[in-house]
Amino acid sequence: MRVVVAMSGGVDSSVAAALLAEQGHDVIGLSMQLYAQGEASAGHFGSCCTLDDLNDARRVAATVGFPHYILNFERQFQDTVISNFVTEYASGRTPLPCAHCNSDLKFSTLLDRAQGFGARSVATGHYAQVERTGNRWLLKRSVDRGKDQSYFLFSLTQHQLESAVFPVGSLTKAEVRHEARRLALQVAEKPDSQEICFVPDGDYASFVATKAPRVAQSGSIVAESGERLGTHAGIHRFTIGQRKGLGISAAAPLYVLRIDADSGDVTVGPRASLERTALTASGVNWVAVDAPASWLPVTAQIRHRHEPSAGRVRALDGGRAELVFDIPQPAVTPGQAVVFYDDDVVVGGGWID
RNA sequence: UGGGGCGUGGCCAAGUGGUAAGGCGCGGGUCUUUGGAUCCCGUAUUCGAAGGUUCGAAUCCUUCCGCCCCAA
Repeated sequence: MRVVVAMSGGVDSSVAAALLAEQGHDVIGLSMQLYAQGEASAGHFGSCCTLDDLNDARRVAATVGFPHYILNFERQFQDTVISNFVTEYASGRTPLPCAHCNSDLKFSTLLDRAQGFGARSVATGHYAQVERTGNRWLLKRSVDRGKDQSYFLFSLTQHQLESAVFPVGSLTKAEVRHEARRLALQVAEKPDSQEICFVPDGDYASFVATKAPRVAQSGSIVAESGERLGTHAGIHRFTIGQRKGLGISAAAPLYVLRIDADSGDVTVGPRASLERTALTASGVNWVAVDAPASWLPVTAQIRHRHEPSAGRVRALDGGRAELVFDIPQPAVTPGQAVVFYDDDVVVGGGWID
């Protein structure tokens, strides 16, 4: 089988590619160049897809012995991921770029390109598993629970799941490192990536301010009572549940409860005020089931690394869904994904309103 | 220029003779393929200023500076 492997230059996708090649597949490594690689800025970008990363991917391909190509995806990345990232912050919401990148680039645009290479599948280094059951493709958590990335893949369609291959999903991170050493990959000891790949220095606030100067307007920090407590330098600097960076000293720590893009007000209050029992989501993708008209018991995860909590969900009109938790959860954040699980299986998910 | 109260790190605030609690904020780290959260560490040689008493003072005395309240 000819398969395209999306290579970031990290250990996971490198091992994914190498394992597939070792299994006898006709591997083609593809790396997406996502933004201009200026000489001066190269070293300042995050740990994904920098010039060094592209070179790492190329070296791995050379070592294992399969072709590797770099595709220029600047335009698509700008139009989908970055555009959404900026728009969300400008709206007082908190974007989840990795999820958009998966559905809007890796398993859509990249999949289309893959077909041009004669491949019907796209493999990545994601920690997740795809399984065929009956007439459905299921998305499941990875064997290594601590590294699981199914949360970021909830929006993959049946067609995309059919084409997706996750070679490291059945391995633990330790095993992946081990495989990397066994296969003598240059990236075996490369640190795990983290933070937003396209934001220099992790300073996403400056990034947003540059792309959308309007959001960088100052506004008020107010208490639940309406009392004005201070000033902030732009709503894009905040997310629900945020504690640091408020610059306000009070008897007890304060957390961001609400962000109003129209007034520019950021409402803060005690931790207890962060709890919510219900939420609605839009752009819902049902993976393991048809849209449930009546309440379906699930566990729901409202952010990466959030311990899924029990509740029930039902579909609403217009691709929306309503979820009710058994126990109130802190910091339900618009713009983040809510993913419904049945044990290890992704039932579906959507974008929190 | 009569009476009363108060001045401790960016904010709040313990401590009234024995050698500066704590909270918030802030900084750093941990965790993490988003943003957050959590957790850990750090953050006043000094208590409005200057003298004095004492073995020893933020704590007692004196003077000065500043702020608040009531009288007006």
